[in-house]
This record gives sequence, C-alpha cells and structure tokens, in this order.
Amino acid sequence: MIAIGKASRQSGVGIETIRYYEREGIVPKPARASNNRRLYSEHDVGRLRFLKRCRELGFPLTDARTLLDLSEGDGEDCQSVKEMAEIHISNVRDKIEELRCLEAALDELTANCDSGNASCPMLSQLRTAEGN
Amino acid sequence: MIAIGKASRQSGVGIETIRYYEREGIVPKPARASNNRRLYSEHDVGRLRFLKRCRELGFPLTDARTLLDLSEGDGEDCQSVKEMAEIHISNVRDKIEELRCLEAALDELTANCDSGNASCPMLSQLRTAEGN
DNA sequence: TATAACTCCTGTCGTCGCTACAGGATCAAG
DNA sequence: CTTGATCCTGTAGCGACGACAGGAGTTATA
Repeated sequence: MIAIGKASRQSGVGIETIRYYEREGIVPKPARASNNRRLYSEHDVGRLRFLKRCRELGFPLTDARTLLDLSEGDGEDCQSVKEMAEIHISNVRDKIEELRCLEAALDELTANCDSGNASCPMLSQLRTAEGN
Repeated sequence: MIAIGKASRQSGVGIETIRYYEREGIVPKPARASNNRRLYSEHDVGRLRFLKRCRELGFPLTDARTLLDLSEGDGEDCQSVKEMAEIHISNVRDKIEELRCLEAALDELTANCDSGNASCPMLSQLRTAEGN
C-alpha cells in the first residue's frame, strides 16, 4: 500500500486529479492510514492507469468511468464498449472536419496579409463578410 | 438605436453573450434609455458581428478582442494581425494532427471489437497497454 | 535533538466562454 | 386590465482539472 504521491507517479495521474476522481465517485474511496493519509493498492493504481488511457484517447470522463465499470464488471459487454467508442470516433472525425474548414478559411484570409499593406485585408474581410 | 434583443438578432450574438462581453470589457458600455435599457447603434452591432466572425474562426476571445481593437485603431497593423492568425493556424494544425492520431488509435482499438467476443479486446488493451 | 524540507490533509477559487436560471421591472398589444 | 414579451441585475453551472491557503505530520540532515 502506497501513498498518493507514489500512486500519482506510478499511474501518471496528478495528485489533485486523483483526489478529484475520488470526490466525483469515479474511483472508490481508498483505505486510510492511521494518520488519515490515503493508501493505494496495486489494483487502485491499475484503475488510475486505465482512466489515464481513456482520457488520452479523448473519452470524456463520464465515458471513462463507464468503461472502467464495464471493465470491472463481470461479463464484459463488448457491444456497449464498441458503441461508445464509435460515437466517440465519430465526434473526433467531425471535429477534424470542422478544423480543416477553419484551417482553409484562415489560410484564405491571411493569404494577402503582408507587411506592406496599409489596410489589412483580413480585418476588412472580418468587418464586411456576409455570414457564411 | 435598438434594444439588446434586436442587436442580438442582427449580429447573431446571444443576449447573454452580449452582456458578458460588456462585463468583460470586450465591447464598450452601450448607451442607456431612460428606462435603463441598453441601446445599440449600427456601429455597436458591427462590433458584435466582428467578434462573432472571429469566434467562428476559432480565435480565443482575448484574440478576438485584440483584433477588434486593431480594427478600430488608426493605422491597421497588418503585421500583428498576420502573426496572431499564424499562431492560431498553427494551433489548429496541431490539433488536427492530434485528433488524427486519436482517430487511428481508436480505429485500431475497436478493430477486433465484435458482438461475439466474450472478453472485449479494447478493454483488455486499456488495462494492459504500456504507456505510449 | 533541532530544524529544515518534504509530503500529505481539507477546502476553496480560477480557468474558458458562455448558458441558464431567479426574481423582479417595464413595455406593447388586445 | 391583463397577458405575454422583453428587459434588468446577480448568481450558479458546465468539464476537468490546477493552484493555492493554511495547517499537520513525516523524513533527512546537521
């Protein structure tokens, strides 16, 4: 059983974040030492690592929580997992598309923006553009 | 001079958002009618539209504010505008790249996820994966 | 043994850009 | 005169933490 600092280092989840997960009920309350300090087991650290990976994959915390629950429950519901993942993938793809449009629009706006210009073409576009 | 609801409709910026911009000092405090209601001029509405377009282009609000200031100041500093825009474009590109990596990782994780599976390959990956 | 330096505790506020109330005043139309 | 739309101020909530403050306990060094 290790203290929170070590659990943080071993899992890659920040100390404040671990306490936040506890407050939010994402992870169960850990054991406490006689001096009131939190004590984590290997299993607890594993949970934190699991959550970390879900977050790195961009899952919202509520999804991460659900995935953790699915992972710890008996009879893994692969179908539910797949559905969640596919919704998430679709959101990611939408976001990519949105950002590509943004990128193109910004490129176009700054195309004629050069240091020699007296009046900035980007600003005048921003002032006068019709709603897209 | 029009009331806030009309200004909202004409600019596409929500009423609460307009008041928020005012509180934050993004736009100057508008005139007030004798009944204490805000009154907006054409120019005020133009400012709101300008901000709306900046936000649609993904600029953070502080940048939008700076762009607005540049736009209203005398002697437009096209160079500054370009710099801000290029930093923003670079952020957008980074984000796209990040999301593409995510997308690939998610695709791989869910590849073997089928309804017939007793134990979910995605969950077991999440449990055992080495830190990337 | 004294003290410094570290880790931990609880609790609260700040981030970003709004959005959604609550609770009230005022206004326009029928 | 009543209904309903619009407006006002002020505050709280979102997501997912991060950064304190202020205190208590622990470990390492002189």
